[in-house]
Amino acid sequence: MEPKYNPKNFEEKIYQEWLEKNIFEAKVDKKKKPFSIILPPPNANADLHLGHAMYVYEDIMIRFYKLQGFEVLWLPGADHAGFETQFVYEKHLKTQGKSRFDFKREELFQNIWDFVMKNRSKMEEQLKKLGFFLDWKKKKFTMDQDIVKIVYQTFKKLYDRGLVYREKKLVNYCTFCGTSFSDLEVVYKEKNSPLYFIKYGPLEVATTRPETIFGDTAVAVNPKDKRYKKYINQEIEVDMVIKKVKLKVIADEMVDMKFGTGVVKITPAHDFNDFETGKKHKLELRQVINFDGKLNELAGFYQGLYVNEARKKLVEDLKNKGLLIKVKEDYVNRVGTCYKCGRILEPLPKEQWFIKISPLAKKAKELVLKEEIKIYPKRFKKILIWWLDNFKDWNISRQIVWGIRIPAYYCQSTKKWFVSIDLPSKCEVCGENDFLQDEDTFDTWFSSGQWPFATLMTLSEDIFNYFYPTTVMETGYDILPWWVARMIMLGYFATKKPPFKNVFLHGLVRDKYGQKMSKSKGNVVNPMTMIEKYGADALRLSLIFGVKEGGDLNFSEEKVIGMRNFCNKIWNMGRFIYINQIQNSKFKIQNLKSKSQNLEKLINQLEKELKEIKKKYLRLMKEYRFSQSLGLIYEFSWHRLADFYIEQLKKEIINGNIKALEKLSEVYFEILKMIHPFAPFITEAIWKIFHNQKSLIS
RNA sequence: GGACUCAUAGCUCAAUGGCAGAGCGCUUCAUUCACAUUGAAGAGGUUAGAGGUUCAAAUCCUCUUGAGUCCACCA
Repeated sequence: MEPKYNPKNFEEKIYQEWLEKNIFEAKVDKKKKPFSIILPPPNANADLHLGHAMYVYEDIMIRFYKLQGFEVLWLPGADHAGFETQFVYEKHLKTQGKSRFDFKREELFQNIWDFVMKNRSKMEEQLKKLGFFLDWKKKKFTMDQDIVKIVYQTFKKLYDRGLVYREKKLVNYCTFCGTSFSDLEVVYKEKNSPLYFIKYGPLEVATTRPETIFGDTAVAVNPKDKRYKKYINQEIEVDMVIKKVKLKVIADEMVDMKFGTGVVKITPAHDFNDFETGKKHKLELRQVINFDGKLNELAGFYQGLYVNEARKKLVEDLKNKGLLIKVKEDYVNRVGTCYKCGRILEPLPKEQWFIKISPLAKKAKELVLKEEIKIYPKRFKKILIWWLDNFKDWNISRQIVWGIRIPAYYCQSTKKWFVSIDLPSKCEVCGENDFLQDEDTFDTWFSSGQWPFATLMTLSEDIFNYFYPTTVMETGYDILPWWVARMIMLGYFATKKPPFKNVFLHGLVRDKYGQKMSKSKGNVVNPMTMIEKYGADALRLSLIFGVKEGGDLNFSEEKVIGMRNFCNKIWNMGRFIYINQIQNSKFKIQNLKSKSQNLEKLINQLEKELKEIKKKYLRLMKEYRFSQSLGLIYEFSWHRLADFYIEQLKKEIINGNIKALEKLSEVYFEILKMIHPFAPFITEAIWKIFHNQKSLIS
């Protein structure tokens, strides 16, 4: 044994051996209890970041339960990450002076497929570098044919049960990215939006979006507002610059008398509130902004202008015509923006597929309330329940190429939609076969929301029955509504069982000063660099040590160094034993009869302490308090075993006291087993040196 | 506007009602020693503030102050 532990001499070799010996492969073994985790599938479009390294919690659980004698399965996979990936790929295209419009659908899809396959294997290599106990033979991809088939089946089943509907509604649409989103994906930002007070026939309205005036189909006041009572149900004539238009004044409680002038122009096609009001009062939906972000023919000579240009020009024209009364320049409101490109989203009317959430959410809520799914740390339970109560119907249509194409077919003669797993042979109504498949693809979360059962179902019935519901779902708390909640809803719908029994949520990795890591700040730490410098074990330990479960963690290289030092301490305790074993056998000094009372006492004390530590360790591990558990072993192995006991026993051992050495080794090996889930490489490396190259974990 | 989290050593953070701790940094000493990626000793705290519950509070409750996160249709 060298004086210092050098991870580079061991890590890769050990992982290769684990692979060769097939220790990761999970089998159905009825004699054992199953313990299963499905790895949150990383996006197959980029390198791993420190957030992914947090899945070390899963490795800790898997290895711990493996050592406890469970049959463990940790199933790896990759997510095609529809819009995310297409966005990354388009950026890549841009560097080559190209865009998505330069390719046909099939061509673009194939190019992204190749791009993803390259990145996916890189990402998988990085998971291996972290030492993860993943059953690679079972790895899945969200676009594997068998997975897609299950996704289709779920969609069909939802449709057949009336939980999927197609409707023209307002959706949040990014005119730059060319797709709609679900409500969850909208990022609201405070923006300065000048509030324009405009002469509106005999009335006056206040609006931040004057350019939508061409889509106005009514004007609303509060029924209790005395100022405007006489106008209610009357028609007024409004000068819209391009022409004069007659509009009805409606009364609606939604109007806040105190805001602006107390008069609201109603644009059902371009505002979510107005859409609802329009539905209530049966108003016409008059779309004046197209999906390319430009105004259309209904805007007269403003046609062809982008929204911002049109607003500027219209305000100018209103001013010239004396229709602009005043402008509140410093007005601030919240505007929905695209979470990827940051541009302002347009609410636009579009026919899309929606999932009716409330029946699904109701069941999911029951499972959580009845603790059939337990949430750790428990404060997230409340948050999850809040979400389950507040979900809106889920728009799952995306106007992008990279994704699972929606299995819905449009009959050109009857103009009816059919949902079918395969291309229907003929239309049920007209008997013809003249179909067009929906161009849209599913929201990525629709497929990843089915991940726990879909992956296991494709393996075999035995495996599914044995490992499902999975034991734990471990992921970052930031995707609780996006992923965890939807997995519960879809998982229960499809299998009538919860997809997992426990949810364990970890926090976000920030930089040393608590700042969010981002490329623009230049504070991003690459986990692979840390592994290269200090070893995977040191990195893993630094993500767990001294961190509160579910709390955000400030990552610092200093901490990794501290953990590297801890690894070295473990190594050198082993080295001490190793050197003395050789010395003893060489000189055959067998001082078995040491009757030193002091020694007996010391050994008894050590045994007692170890027993207590083991008990605490087991309790903490089972309660998902991994950080506490690690802290316990750290404290014991360094400051008790190394600093105290080894120092006390040192003289005896060097003088050849076999009993003292044996006792020390015994305790040391127990410690190695306890640390193994946290630091698998070094513990395995040492174990093999002492146990004739046998593995600790297999 | 609603919800949640947080405030503890110089810095970053643990401590799940029972002697206030760790990592890094700082001071002094130690190197034929398993390890200087080390060891020993030490400095450093009114646990944000006020009140309450308790034999016992950093921890539970109430309020105040400050920081952060998520959510919400005010045109």
